[in-house]
Amino acid sequence: MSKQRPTIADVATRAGVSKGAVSFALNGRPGLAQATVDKILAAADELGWRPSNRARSLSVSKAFALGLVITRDPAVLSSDPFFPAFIAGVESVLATRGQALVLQVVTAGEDEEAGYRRLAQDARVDGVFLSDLRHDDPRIDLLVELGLPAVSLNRPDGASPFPAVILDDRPGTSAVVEHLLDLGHRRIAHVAGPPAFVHAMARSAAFVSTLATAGLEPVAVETGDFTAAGGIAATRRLLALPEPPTAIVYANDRMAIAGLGAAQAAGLTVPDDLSIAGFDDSELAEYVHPGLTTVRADPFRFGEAAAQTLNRVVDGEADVPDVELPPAQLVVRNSTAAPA
Amino acid sequence: MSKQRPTIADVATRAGVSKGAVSFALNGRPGLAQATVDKILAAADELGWRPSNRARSLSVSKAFALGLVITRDPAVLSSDPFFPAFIAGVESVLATRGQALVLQVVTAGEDEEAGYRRLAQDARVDGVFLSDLRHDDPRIDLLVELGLPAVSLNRPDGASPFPAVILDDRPGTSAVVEHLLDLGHRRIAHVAGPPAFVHAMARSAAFVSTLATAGLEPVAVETGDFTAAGGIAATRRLLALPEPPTAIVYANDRMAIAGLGAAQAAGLTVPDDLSIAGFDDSELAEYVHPGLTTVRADPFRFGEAAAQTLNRVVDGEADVPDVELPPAQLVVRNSTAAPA
DNA sequence: GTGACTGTCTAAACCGGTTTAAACGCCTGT
DNA sequence: ACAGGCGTTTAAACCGGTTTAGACAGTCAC
Repeated sequence: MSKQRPTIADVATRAGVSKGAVSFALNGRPGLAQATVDKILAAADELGWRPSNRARSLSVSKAFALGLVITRDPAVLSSDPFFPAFIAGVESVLATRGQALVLQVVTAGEDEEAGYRRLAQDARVDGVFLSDLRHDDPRIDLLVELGLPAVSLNRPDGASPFPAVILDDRPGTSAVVEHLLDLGHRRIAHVAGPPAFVHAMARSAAFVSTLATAGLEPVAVETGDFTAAGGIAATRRLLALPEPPTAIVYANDRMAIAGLGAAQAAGLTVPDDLSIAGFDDSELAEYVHPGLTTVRADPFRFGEAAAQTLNRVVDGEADVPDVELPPAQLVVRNSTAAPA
Repeated sequence: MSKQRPTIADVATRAGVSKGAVSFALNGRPGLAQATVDKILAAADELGWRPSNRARSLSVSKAFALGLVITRDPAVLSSDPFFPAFIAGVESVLATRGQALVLQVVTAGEDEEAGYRRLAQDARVDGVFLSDLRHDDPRIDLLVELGLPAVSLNRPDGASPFPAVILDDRPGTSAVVEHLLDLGHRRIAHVAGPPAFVHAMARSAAFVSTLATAGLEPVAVETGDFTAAGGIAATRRLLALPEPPTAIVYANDRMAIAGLGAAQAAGLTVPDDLSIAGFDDSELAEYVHPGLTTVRADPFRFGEAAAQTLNRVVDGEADVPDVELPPAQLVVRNSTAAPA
């Protein structure tokens, strides 16, 4: 059968040249007469030849793929609005370069190092995205040891040999707090993410400092875990305070929506009795009742920028600069109002 | 530097045998003396040798990877609880076999065929998961043409050369309807997913037939698109009916939660004025107020089963049988109650 | 006419495995 | 002594590209 896909040798014989010439022509390397190049490209076209990724991988020692290791509990990951859009952004870049995205989901609690080690040892990818950055993140040293190029999503707090793509959460968080202050709130609490995460800390630090600028202190800063269950628990603790807050700022929408449910279950009316704000502008934020005031980032562009930056590193470019994206922005809906 | 990873030749010289012998030993092929095998394995161990995926890929013409093409709008994908857990299940199988998962997100509206074509032409994967099956799904013929093995998630309605992994949605849907009937509802409506999808049709067919068994007809069957926005719109249409339903069954949680918001925004109390039920048991279902009555499937196990089944096909096994998973189950919470 | 140079192209090695055909050593039977 | 057969091992081809060293022809200067 003629079902076999053509190889470079087929193209070479058809064009009446050597394998090497075909390779040169296809990679646009100098040293071939223009007429020869045309002849080769025509032959390749007629045969419908596409170079084999596998053979290329072997000879040039590249995988033509990038890797994303997601270290989360599947249940938590389930409703995280960030990754799907981020991945879509990444793919929009990879598609143009014929690269693939290799996903590795490591269940939280398992050995996350193993995820990166596998990717590196199996030489599956040319570089990885470093997401959910933590303080003194051990993965940075690990990647250096493994010799795996990377790009970090947001800036690590320690030294890092990798460029960072930065989407500053702080202006958005500050805007939420200022919005609440403008409405007249003075008793404002925060439900933060796990402090081990750089972005969780950035958000809660921005929360505290914005309040401080107004001469206020938080009623309380509860630590959540970014899950709905954690959001509920933190909310209940806040509502049980002797002097409960009149507004709660959550570090993500999931906790905020769960908190909204908890407040309503406790008999409160939002926003009359309690104002609530989230972070992410997930799809449901707009459609729950009342609509959730939140902060919108652009994970798709984040993914695009991260992929572009990682590719520059993978391509061997030295000193790839950090990329700063437009900061997240406040979206006001009906879950916030003046306190009673 | 000794940083270079060892090759099969290094192992061979160290063990004092030929490359071929090492290959035989590692793949457990007969024809080698046990003593030699031990010697080779010891040498490989000392050198920390792991065979190169790339070289293996080239010589055996396999990718050692499976592919998942997701054809959705990123915004929609964002809050879909199915895929993350499904993927985690898939990975739990792949990890044990040293396989990788290649993800391809095709933005809805783009050419989804191209996604599969790329995966096949680049020979990135040995097989793919066929998700979000549609009626007379054109991808089945496409995959046959591309010669790409596959496993279908749920059973296609036409003929298919691929095994299917089946998680029957119908018992869960029927259970929801029966639950509402037991509560005394007689005016029940449905917000379905796009009828082009096999699973959307299965759910709405189960809805209608369960009602019919009780001698009832649906108040209305509105078509949503599985998004929150679609859920809102469909809900508003239902509530605007001259005789609105006392209960609404949604084809997924996202639409249900949005519908809950719409009902509340319209001044209704759930479940007193209107009962609402979803499908998926997404994380938030438990934590919105009131907690959402819904149907729980197990996407993680779905992923496991799909990966195992696909691997049997990829391994060349003939007539791989379909796998039937335990059906989805009703989860009763507070969004359903007897009608006023 | 010779040597140097330039532009074009090819042969062959190489990436790191797998696989096939053949060779080797050894025992057995006659 | 020799053929046959078996168990074990190896050399070499192969997968399909890339890359390097060198061959070859043509031009130019001297």
